[in-house]
Amino acid sequence: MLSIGEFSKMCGVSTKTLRYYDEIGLINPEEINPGNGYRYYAVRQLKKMLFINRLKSYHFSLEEMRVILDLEEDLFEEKLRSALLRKSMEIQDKLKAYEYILKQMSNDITSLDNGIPLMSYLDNIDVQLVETQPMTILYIRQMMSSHDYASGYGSYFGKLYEKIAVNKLTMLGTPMTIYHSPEYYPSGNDTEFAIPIKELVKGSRDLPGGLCAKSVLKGSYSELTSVFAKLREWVEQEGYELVESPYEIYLTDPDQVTRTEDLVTEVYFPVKKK
Amino acid sequence: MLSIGEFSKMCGVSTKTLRYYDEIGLINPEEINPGNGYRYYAVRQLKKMLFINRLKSYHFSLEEMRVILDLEEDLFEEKLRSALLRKSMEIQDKLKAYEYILKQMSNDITSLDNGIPLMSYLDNIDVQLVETQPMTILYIRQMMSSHDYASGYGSYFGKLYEKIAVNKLTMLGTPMTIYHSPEYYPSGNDTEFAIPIKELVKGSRDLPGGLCAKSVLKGSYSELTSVFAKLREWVEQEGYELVESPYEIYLTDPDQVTRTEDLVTEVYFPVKKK
DNA sequence: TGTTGACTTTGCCCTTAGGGTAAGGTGTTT
DNA sequence: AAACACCTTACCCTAAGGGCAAAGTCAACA
Repeated sequence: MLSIGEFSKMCGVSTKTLRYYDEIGLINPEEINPGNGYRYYAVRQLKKMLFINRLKSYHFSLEEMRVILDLEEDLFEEKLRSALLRKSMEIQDKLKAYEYILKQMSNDITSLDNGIPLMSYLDNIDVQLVETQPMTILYIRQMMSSHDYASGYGSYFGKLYEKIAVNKLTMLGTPMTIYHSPEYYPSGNDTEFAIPIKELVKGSRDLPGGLCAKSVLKGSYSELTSVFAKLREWVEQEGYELVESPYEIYLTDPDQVTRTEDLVTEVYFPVKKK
Repeated sequence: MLSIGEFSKMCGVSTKTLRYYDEIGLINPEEINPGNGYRYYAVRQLKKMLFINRLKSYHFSLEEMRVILDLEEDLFEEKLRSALLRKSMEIQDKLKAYEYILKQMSNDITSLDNGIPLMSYLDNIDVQLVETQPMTILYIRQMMSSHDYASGYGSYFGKLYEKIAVNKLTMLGTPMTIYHSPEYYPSGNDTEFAIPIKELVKGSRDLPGGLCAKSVLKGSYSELTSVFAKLREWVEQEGYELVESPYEIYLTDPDQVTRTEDLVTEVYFPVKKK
């Protein structure tokens, strides 16, 4: 039997961590002296601890590890394999996100080198007042939590396209998103995915036209919040007020466009004079 | 003037977050009604808030942002540039780390597919009892926190090589590391970097020889902790005890080896029979 | 047997960047 | 004046432990 200090030295994990793992039930000492509470580990347990270290190096959370370690013998290999696959896909996503922000940062740095202040693009967003025509839209309305927007968009528009194809409907425009949440809630926002169509069918509704403040964004979606902010600022400063939910229209399909600079998105704020 | 809710809508940041940013002094409302404590933001502040959002998307911590935002006007561009560069290097490091663990995981998955249990390599680490010869080593002894091992190794061995070159000393072996900390402390471990030399000069000392338990690791350094664990297990089970600090000898230079499988490292535990 | 020093125990507070909820005060609208 | 939307502070929560303190325990040495 090994004291906690000896076991700690063996596996390169601090005693504090071992006590914590005991507390959350990730790995418990084989024996605890009932008199003084001293923890004693078996040499056998080394393998499990090293396995935990390996999973930790793969960025598994302690909770995920506990699930894996609690598995039945016969399912173990299979479940472990799928857990590894899932985690490696998570890592790949993070890797892509890192690559993306590296690109953005390098853009910013070259901008700075050319003497262009970082946020100067804000001053180049211009706002026009336009009159929009009413249209009929096929829609899906859903609470969306901000972190799964990317995956959500694809599947919801997919469903709409499917409906159009199955029911032989006539598309009259590109996909759009309508934001119904008045404020920004991290837990979820009331979001409507829509495609303009000709027919008025079940699952479609009228989108009224009218006066709108409009901006066009050319480039990455990451600047959309800035465009929204600019529009709200403009509405405020020009003495208008918002009368309907704002919406954006994706003139380009992100899957068809290779360079983010080629993306074109229109943002509309239905307004009236105060 | 905008109420906190209006400002929140404008910039897409929750009111909770705005209050928190006020509390830590990242961005304060332009005016606070002294009667009721209501926060009021100026439209002007939108730009700053969007700048904060951008830096947040680059994974700057709030503390780092505060430093950047507190900069003097004339240093701003320059410091911002260097902050962006530094952060992008951090991200690149993380990206490399992710690539590395993806490779490791894919190895593990193919192992599993071939019916090899994940931790089975542990059973293939074998331990021999050997007698080592005393030697003279040129050393640097330092407290190392575990996270900067990678960068530390290079610079410390670099200093040793420099000393050898400047003083025209004779190398008698490859670099080695001696671990003096009896336990594993996350805050720092007493580590000695050394290279065997012929001459006994200032900055060198004798390393006594004697009985050692020895293992050879072929492959990635990430399995070193497992080798250490195995050796401690062996020492325990065979009835020996550690009489000096364990050390490892890098037979290969990681900068010269392209495939991690080609790395060869010896680990020694000076022992005596209990 | 006594003492010292090394080891172990529990308990409490700290970290990031806010989220959730509650209780109570305020502003605007009907 | 009442209803309802909005604002305030305050308290507790997150993941994975680190740091520190007080107190109990063990093994070695005199």
